[in-house]
Amino acid sequence: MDVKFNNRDPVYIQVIRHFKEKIATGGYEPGQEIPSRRELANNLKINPNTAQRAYKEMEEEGLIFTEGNLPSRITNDPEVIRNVRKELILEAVHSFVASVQSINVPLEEALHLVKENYQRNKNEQEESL
Amino acid sequence: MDVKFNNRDPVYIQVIRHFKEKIATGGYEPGQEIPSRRELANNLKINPNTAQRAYKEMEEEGLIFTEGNLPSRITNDPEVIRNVRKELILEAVHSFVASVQSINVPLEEALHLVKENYQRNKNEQEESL
DNA sequence: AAATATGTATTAACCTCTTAATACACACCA
DNA sequence: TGGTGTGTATTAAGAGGTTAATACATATTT
Repeated sequence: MDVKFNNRDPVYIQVIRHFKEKIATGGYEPGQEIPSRRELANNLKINPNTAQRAYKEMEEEGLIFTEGNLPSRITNDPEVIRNVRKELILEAVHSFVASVQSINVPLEEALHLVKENYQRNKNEQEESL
Repeated sequence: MDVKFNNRDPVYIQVIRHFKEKIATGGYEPGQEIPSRRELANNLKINPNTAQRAYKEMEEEGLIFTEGNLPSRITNDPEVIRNVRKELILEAVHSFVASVQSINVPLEEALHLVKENYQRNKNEQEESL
């Protein structure tokens, strides 16, 4: 459990993002137990209320569920899990396309830059293992 | 002069972004006069100080310059103008690649989605003319 | 000289997010 | 039975950033 926080976005938003990424990549199984609010707050050195805020939103989105006073769990609904990945990808694509089109970058140039950058990052990741 | 504001980012940041896009696409010539702080504020229905904040940052970045108490002008330095486009593109590419890699989207899928989305947007833009 | 428009500066109000301090109900376990 | 660990809720305070209101100096124009 380790999250790199930036100073731009609210902490609870970044926590949600972290869980979504983990769910989308299969880092969490359906129904799997996640850390309690207090435990998460301890791990990430954040306030328990901030953890609660993140969990509450995730519950409202159907990403996690809570039974009684037990630690929350990842949803069992495979449809929801598939959608998490879809939404993250679509959001990234839309944002990127909107950006490059707003400055009239031709499609070919955009594709080329993505390809180049993707592979460079990939290499750097592999080298640091 | 028309800017679509979102509620996420500070207004002055979105104003700067608007000018950068306009500079990057050649919508402003080097040395061209831009609206005064108060005029911009009127056009965009924002506070004059917010306009001032945006202009001040752009001046610190070398994008615009001000002589006496005349309306500011776009920089005459072609190098700065080229860099605006470069930075906007790189920022978009980095952000996009980081996002798709964080959820293990294969390069080919990412490229395909960008291509698809780019062309759909393009068509919609052309239809609405 | 007066009016208007410019950039600039200072101060205050406002808003969101974060943190904090408690409190409550419930369940489990030693 | 008492202690501990859950989730949940309420209230308040703090901090940072954004926006707003106002004032000032200067230049241009009428």
